[in-house]
Amino acid sequence: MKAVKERNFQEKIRLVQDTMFVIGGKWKLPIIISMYHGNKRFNDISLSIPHITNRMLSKELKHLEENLLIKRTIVSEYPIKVEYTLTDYCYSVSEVLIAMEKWGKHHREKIKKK
Amino acid sequence: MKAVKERNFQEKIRLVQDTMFVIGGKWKLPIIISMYHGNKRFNDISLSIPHITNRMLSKELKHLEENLLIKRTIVSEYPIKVEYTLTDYCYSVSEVLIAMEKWGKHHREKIKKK
DNA sequence: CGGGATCCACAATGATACTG
DNA sequence: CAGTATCATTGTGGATCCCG
Repeated sequence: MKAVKERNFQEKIRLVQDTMFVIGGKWKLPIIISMYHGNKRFNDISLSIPHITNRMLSKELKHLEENLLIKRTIVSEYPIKVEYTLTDYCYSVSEVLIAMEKWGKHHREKIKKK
Repeated sequence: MKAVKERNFQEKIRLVQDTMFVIGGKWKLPIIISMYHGNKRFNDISLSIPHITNRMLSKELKHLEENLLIKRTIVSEYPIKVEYTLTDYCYSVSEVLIAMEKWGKHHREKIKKK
């Protein structure tokens, strides 16, 4: 049953890589966290995430929208006002998010002891 | 997960970014998965992960070693034989790993329905 | 066998400026 | 306000060769 075992773990690799494609990278999870905590506007999100540039935020918002995690709504035209909101689907990543926060904290403790 | 507003979510962002620094990127988790499933040798790991190059594997193994997730052991000198093993500490990422696999599977179902 | 060194090409990101 | 445009810099991938 070695072949089956082998296939299974490459399947796992694919699943993790799929996940990384959607929520990986430097900015996607920070954006989701910021929005989760109430930010809906481009500039608010931008200011809430240290060091992010408009270019990256714009790109990542598009990516997240394409992957159904957020929704873009034009609220008014003059002046233009846009709202980004998390979709219900986005809340399904919370398990990953919490695991990563937890591990980040754990890791920081580990590093301190060094 | 219900929206709970907290003022200092920037701490959360930092934690997630710390985690991403250590286990983020295209190859680190696949390497850990491969090793978790028994691969210890450079070439075995290399062959088990589709599309990875020696250069990237070499780089990432170093990074993982510096971050205490794996251990490099020289088993024999002539011919040189090296074994990479997961540290106990590395097993602490399993929660993140499992969450990501699970979400990857979930996401694939979602995509199929589209 | 387990890599490192090098060179090249290209993709991703960053800084800054600017606009409907 | 919500982004684009442009250019500079960095990161990554591929190929090849090399060495202990």
